[in-house]
Amino acid sequence: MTTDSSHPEVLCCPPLAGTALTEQDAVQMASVYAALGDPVRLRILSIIASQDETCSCNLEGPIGKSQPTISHHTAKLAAAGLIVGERRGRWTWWRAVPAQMASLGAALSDLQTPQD
Amino acid sequence: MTTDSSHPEVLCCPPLAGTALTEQDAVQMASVYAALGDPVRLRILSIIASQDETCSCNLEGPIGKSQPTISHHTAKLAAAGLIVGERRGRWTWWRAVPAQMASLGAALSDLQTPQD
DNA sequence: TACTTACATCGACGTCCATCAATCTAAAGG
DNA sequence: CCTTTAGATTGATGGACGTCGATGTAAGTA
Repeated sequence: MTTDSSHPEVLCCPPLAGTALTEQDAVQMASVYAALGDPVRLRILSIIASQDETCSCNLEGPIGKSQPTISHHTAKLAAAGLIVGERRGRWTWWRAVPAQMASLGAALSDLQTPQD
Repeated sequence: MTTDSSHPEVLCCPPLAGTALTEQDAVQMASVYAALGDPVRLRILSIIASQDETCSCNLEGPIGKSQPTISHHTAKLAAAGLIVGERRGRWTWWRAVPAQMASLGAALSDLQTPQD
């Protein structure tokens, strides 16, 4: 706050729109986006989403990572709600969750909507 | 399908659909999603996207982080193509890039489309 | 029972990242 | 000129993350 010689503060610092993201909401959303922020997980998700069901043994080959690494990434994708796993016999079958992906896209659309 | 003990390999390991994400594409996409994988950046983006223009001095207050941290995050968002900055006098004005956000939503929609 | 298989978990290592204090750069005012 | 201000850059630090070998666990098989 200097003197209002030419009101620079008015240009620089208007009151913010109060409906910005809550810190809690931001943490929640960021955790899901962070799950997509890894190339290996994106490729895993693309494989799973392109089929009805995929078992982990289908992933190690194309991805080219060790079994613990694949297990680590599928667990992260599942924690983010992007895939769900079902243990059937010796194999774990993964399915994509389209609703969660659609939710992410909708969130981005909401972000870009001005709220004058 | 727990009774197919005769040919488990057929159930477990069908040939993968060849159109999974390229590693290069995955790296590219992941870098953008990683930019959204931080709560501070999400809140910054929500503030910027909710206004026509926002200068950095509008961010430090609501976000509650130091000036170098804000600068660090805006640079990351800009590198991801989510915002663009224009230096005008002493202030840097940031604008959101709706096309990039829409592109991210579209990519997620493409992922969830089966390709039987 | 013992063996194999698919997957999860643990432990460790190396790297990346978020954060801030200090500093630098450039622009506006006097 | 000098001072102030907005913002970028640097360097350091603490924590989170990806990766893999080794091990554990549970289900199928002989």
